[in-house]
Amino acid sequence: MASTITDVAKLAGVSAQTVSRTINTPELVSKKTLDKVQRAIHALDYHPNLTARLLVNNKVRSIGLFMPFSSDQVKQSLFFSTLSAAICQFCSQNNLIMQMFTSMSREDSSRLFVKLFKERQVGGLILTCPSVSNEELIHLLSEKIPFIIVGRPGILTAQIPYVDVDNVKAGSIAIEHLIKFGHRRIGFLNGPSNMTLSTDLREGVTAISRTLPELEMMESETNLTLECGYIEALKLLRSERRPTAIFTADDLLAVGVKKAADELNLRIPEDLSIISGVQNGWGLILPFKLTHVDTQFEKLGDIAAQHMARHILNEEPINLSKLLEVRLVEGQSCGSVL
Amino acid sequence: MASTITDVAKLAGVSAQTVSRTINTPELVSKKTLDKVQRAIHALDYHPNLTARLLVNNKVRSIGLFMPFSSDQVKQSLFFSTLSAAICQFCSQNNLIMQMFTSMSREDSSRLFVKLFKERQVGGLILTCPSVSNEELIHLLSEKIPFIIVGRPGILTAQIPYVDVDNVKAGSIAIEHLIKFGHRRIGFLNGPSNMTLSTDLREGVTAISRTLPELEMMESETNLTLECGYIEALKLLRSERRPTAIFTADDLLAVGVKKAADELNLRIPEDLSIISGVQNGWGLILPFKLTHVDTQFEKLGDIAAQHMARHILNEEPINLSKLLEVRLVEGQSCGSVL
DNA sequence: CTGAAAGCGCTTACAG
DNA sequence: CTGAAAGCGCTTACAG
Repeated sequence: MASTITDVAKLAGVSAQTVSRTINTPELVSKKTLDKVQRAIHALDYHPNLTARLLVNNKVRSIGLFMPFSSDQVKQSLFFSTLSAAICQFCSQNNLIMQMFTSMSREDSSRLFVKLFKERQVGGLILTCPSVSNEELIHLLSEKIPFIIVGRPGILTAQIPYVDVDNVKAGSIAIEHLIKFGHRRIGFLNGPSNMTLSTDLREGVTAISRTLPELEMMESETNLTLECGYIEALKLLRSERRPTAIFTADDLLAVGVKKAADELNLRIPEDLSIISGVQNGWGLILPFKLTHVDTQFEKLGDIAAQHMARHILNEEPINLSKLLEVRLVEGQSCGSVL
Repeated sequence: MASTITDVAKLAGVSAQTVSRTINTPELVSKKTLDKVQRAIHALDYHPNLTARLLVNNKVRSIGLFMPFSSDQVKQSLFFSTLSAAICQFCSQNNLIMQMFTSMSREDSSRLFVKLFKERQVGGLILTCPSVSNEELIHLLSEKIPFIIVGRPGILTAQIPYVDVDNVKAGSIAIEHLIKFGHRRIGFLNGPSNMTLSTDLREGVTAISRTLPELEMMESETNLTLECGYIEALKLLRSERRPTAIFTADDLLAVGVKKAADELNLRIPEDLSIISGVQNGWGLILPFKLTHVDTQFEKLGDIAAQHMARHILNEEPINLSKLLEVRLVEGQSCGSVL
């Protein structure tokens, strides 16, 4: 059996609360007693029971991260591992506990979240969009569960705490960049229609294309997998009105485009320019530097964790900047139209 | 304030332990009381405080996973995200809590592990090799901390619980496959020398090469990154005695080899055969199916989690099969020597 | 600076 | 089938 505070107290010849003070507020204990108690702690290899401390303090020190492992996209994406790594590092640095959850089925996971919070297993949750449905979000709001979403939710963006990359801006600057190179027929491999990522990118693209009537955008929906990017790119590149440039929602899709271009013997950037939205990590694999929008998405985890941490520790919340700035990073995958 | 068991008891007009029974052993409660209590639970939106339950039951339901996020290799590798996904899924399915940790500095993390266990924050730990040093392992053993390592540790393999892929076998069957195709000069991009992965692969390779004196193996050490694979492959392929095939420790290295081959205008498999050890996920990106050794490494997380779960739940441990079987998966990246 | 008392929210025997 | 009592390991006021 592990030794308890009482064991230490007996051995040191003091009361339990003196032992407690030695650990929590040593400045209130005399040097002599401190020494005695510490000796006893050492001798018994005493470690205070965290569960008991949490109970009496009525505190929770855990942040829950919900991961949608059921979808294939997650397995291929480095986005989620980057996110969890950032949250884990933040928690380890700030003496918080990071718990990871996933759902077995496609059922209502908001019930799980409510349970986790109300049973005091977690003090708050970090969720990802769009793995939580709008109904679930409303449920969480009505139950007053503390949470933050990584990725813009589909509804109530004013009332729901979230952080996201500025995808609208990302869409705009990507297309602007291509236009500058003279491209007027541009393919657009977007994400799935149920993601706000896709809506936002399209909004950014449209904002620019509206100003340039001769611009021809050819948008395809993908599920953000390599395979799908490859197939949709092939379709675009084989069409009669072959685009001279393709804008992809992320770099995994860009790799798919490259694969299709190779197959059709199209050189990059001479025959085809490629520009990517989020750089998730796969782009590194390409034999050229991929021109892309730096979204600093690796900061999302840190911001989300910090937000939840303030909540859990009862510190006053700081202004949550909902959108991260983006900027263009020029690589070698874009060129002028010949 | 959240309602407690006493609140429910009062409202239902019963004692607290009847409420407790309603939740934990409803078969011992009369239908009538059951109904009354459940109504009160519902009315008060009562959720039993997990911390209090754990304290009185003297139980821990958490498995800790230690991730070496400090190293670059982790960020590029899909191995760790696959591992954490598997463990997370197992825990969610078995009503266990998965906690993720990382270390800030390169200091002694075994102290952290001892603390986590003795303060009863976790019931056991899943570690990865080689992120835990031999000294730390010995420390953990001497402190009797329950743990399991994913990956073969460098020492005391008989006494330390671990699961790993059968890398010796993987090395052997990869080389055998190349020999069958007539290759006699083979490059070998191994992992870093401090990993048992590398030792094991080499052992498997050597076991075969010993039987065939004319075989010329050219081994290079890499840090398992794309960049390093590319550079080492370039060296090999530019050398006077250019190998006709390259065996890489994992598929990220294989992608590096492909990049180098492209640069030198070497066709695969006509001019160069490639075979990869572990298929981590990056291989998917190649324009051909990569011949590789299927190590089923995605099972490692599940096995490790199951092992720790049995320990935590005080079930008798089942025989831990330390090595997973491997088998060759033929792709399109290997061919006969011309 | 230190200790006796009370309590955090729950469950486990023990009676009845 | 149900309740009174005791206790899990700790900390927080309250005295002294």
